[in-house]
Amino acid sequence: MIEPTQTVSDRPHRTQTERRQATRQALVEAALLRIQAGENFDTLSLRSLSKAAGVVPAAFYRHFDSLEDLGMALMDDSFRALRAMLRDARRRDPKEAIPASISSLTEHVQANRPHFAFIAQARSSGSPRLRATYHAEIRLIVSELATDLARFPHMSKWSAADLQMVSSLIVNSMISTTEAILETRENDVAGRTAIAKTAEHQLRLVMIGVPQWRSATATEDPA
Amino acid sequence: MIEPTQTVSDRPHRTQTERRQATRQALVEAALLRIQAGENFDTLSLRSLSKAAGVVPAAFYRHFDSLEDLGMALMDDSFRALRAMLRDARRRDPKEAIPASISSLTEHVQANRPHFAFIAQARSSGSPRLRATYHAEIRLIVSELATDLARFPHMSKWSAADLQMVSSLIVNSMISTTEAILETRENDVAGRTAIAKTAEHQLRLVMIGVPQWRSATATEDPA
DNA sequence: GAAGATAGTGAACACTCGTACACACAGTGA
DNA sequence: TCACTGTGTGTACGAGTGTTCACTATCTTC
Repeated sequence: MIEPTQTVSDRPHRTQTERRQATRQALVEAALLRIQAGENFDTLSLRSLSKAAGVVPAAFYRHFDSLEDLGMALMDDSFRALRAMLRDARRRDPKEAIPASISSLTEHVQANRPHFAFIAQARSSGSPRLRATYHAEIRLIVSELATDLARFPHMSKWSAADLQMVSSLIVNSMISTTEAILETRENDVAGRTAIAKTAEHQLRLVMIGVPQWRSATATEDPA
Repeated sequence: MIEPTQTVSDRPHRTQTERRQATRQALVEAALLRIQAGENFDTLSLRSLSKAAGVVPAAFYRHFDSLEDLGMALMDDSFRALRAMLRDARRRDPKEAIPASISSLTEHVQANRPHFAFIAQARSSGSPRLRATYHAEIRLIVSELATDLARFPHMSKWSAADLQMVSSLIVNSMISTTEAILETRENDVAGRTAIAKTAEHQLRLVMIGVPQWRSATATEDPA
């Protein structure tokens, strides 16, 4: 069932640009709402989104060339939210980097469920463009984390490849944690704290191995 | 464009059950082909699959109640392939468990690309039934790995929660590795060996931390 | 206040979609 | 051989799809 969202056009805005931004936002939010409800972005239709936004199908083209174009706009918004989370995580106490990062993650995911759900879907979207953007962004995040890690005492001398290796392990773990959080029901706080606890332990376990990494495997690559 | 696959009905089979199985298989394989080509299962249509299988749309219902029903059948096939991989990995030399598991993974994924791609899609499918099945199967695999790990010397005394924690970390890493392999082009052997190498290092790193796990964190939980 | 730009309208187009039903026709078992 | 069963056919229906185009109404600029 499509909920009869209140229209945008019937409450007139003063300026034209305000009006424009309002319907554009209504289209974007209609998409996010459906995604949060469990629908896949690939199955959304231009018509149904327009109807939910209180606008006629043809009006869609005043704002986006196609559904994929709207998807790209959604990607921008969603990765902006993700980057805000990363900035927040970095700002916190580096002595408690692990629990700080985890709680930053859970808070931001919880506060931006539909955006993170959209990102999760983009990973294996039917649109090559969305998929490519997703992977490019993730790769960037992995690299940024790698340079962060290089500042840690035990890893300052690590090779770029090893840094990337640890970094991607951590990012993958965080992505899985994110998806686990998204699967919890809105009111299941206990479930989310359990997930956070597990994620914290996983990060700890990984970091325990770090100090002995190359010494333990030095035999394999004499370079 | 939909490729004009050769029909099934025009080359008559002797027995009726043979004929039945042939078209059923043609429907399933049409779906796998589209998935391998990068399409999302959620966007497949009953009509296009029927056409690709060389059969009229109504005939679809002789084999499946709905597209979701076909999806469930695909899940069976795909997780059968996944379990075969796990059995294969377990059969190999436990002294070299890590490289053995990784090469088993890469081989099986490469040999069953569409099935693994379908599983990857199921993770955030629009169909709640497919999603639920996916997560149930993965949870099962995590638990099985946990009991396997309990047989390792350092982990025999571990709590169930800790075993699950390590196990899910490993499984998540393997899932990410799988998806990375699926993104490589068919002829990019070098790319896949690089991915395998990284995955191997990640598993090693995790296992390095294992012997010191609880001793390193014993302060937090005095139970 | 007139002239111009533009967000949103409404109708029409040429599809594709899932589903239904009577029907044909080939293997099956007596 | 004959009636039975069941796979696949052909056609039709209603609904939903993306896209187009001339239009209206409103805000903007002079």
